[in-house]
Amino acid sequence: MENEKIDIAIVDDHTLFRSGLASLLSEFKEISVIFEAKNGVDLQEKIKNEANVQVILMDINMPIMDGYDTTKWIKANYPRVHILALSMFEDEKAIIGMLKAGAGGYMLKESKPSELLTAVKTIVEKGFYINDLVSGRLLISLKNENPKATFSEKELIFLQFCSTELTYKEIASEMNISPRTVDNYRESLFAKLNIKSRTGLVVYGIKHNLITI
Amino acid sequence: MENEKIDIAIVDDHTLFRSGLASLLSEFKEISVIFEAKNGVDLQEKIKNEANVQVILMDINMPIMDGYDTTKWIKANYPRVHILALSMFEDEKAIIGMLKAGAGGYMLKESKPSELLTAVKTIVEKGFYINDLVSGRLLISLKNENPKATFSEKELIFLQFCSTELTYKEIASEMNISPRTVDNYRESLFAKLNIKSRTGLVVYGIKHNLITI
DNA sequence: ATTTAACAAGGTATTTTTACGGTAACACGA
DNA sequence: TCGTGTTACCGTAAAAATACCTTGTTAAAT
Repeated sequence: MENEKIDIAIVDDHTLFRSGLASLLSEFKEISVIFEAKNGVDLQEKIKNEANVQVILMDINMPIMDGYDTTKWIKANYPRVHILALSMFEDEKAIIGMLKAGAGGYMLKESKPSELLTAVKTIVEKGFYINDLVSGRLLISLKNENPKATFSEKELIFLQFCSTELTYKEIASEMNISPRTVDNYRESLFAKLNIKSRTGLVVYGIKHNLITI
Repeated sequence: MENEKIDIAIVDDHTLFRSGLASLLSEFKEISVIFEAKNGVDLQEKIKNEANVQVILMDINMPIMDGYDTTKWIKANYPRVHILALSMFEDEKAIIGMLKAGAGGYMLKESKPSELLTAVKTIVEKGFYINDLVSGRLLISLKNENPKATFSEKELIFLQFCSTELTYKEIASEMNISPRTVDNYRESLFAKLNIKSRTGLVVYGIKHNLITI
């Protein structure tokens, strides 16, 4: 009954990786790579004609439309398509984020090809593929559930400004609010994160990908 | 005369990328992938038995031993082997760094397979492959050649402390010098980098890998 | 209907950071 | 020997950052 090949698609902005992976996977008799896309928007176009795709291997960091948004869109429009996230990093935020967005599994790009094959087959059979990476992080994330580390839109904008050389007064004028309000954002972040200086805020922001430098 | 295949090796820590690329390249009749390595140390081992390798496709960011050090080592021990850097990012520092280390070319992972083939063939023929990416950055780098951006040992240590929540007074006591001396380091860095705040210093340090967070 | 959270703002005081002035010892190469 | 760079230190004053107090509006949640 399991005679037919699994139809998969690859979404990744790096052509060499995408084509390489396609070439690699085509060596497995169980798998057929039916199309590739270089980002979410590209995928939205191509999936129209290939709606029978079963599994999409999805990169997370892509220009134009990233893995999170693309996964959400796929799950909203083609709910029966399985998504397997493929990432370079063992990043807790990324893992949780992709699973929340609707991915059925998360794998590192440093995995062995045979493990990828296993993952693809498992995700088709069961709808998900939970490896040690995912299960471990899920537990950690549940344990460390920190309700305090949630930031408002304004706080995140302010945090971004913190990494510049603007003084708080200048940030206030950039944000079109009073310096005192900026002070509130700062104090609120300090309290939430148990941080005591702008420097600490910046380092925290960079570490947790809240600030892009 | 050019009948023989070009023997190449791939060094990258991501197995899926490495194997995928090998699979892809093996489709080209002009190329033969003779071995793969997952980092510099791994390469040092494997090249012993494969000294006839002509081109090494080298990733930059790898654990254990990165692309820069590996390239330098190769050039010191196997000077006739050509190195083609393969990177995810169009990063000026990375481009210049790899070329300085001895690489003959620099390509993005989002390049097309055919361009990679051209690069490999060119690098074997001429010893280098200069695409728009590299040529443009080389000029920029020459223009921006900034002799002031050189730091003393103490300044670098101080810079590292800047990314903590310690005040300058506390940093001084950590470094066993007077607060006024710490002030000199700060002022000297500000002047050299045209920066006006501790925040700017920290962001600069992180951006240029002078600070590890 | 009341609480809660985000947003906005004012006042006051202290600490830290930053700017700018100067001096001196020491090593190193020209 | 002369300069140059590095390290090291002192003082003063202004600007910025931080701490702690307060009030109010709005919208969502309960």
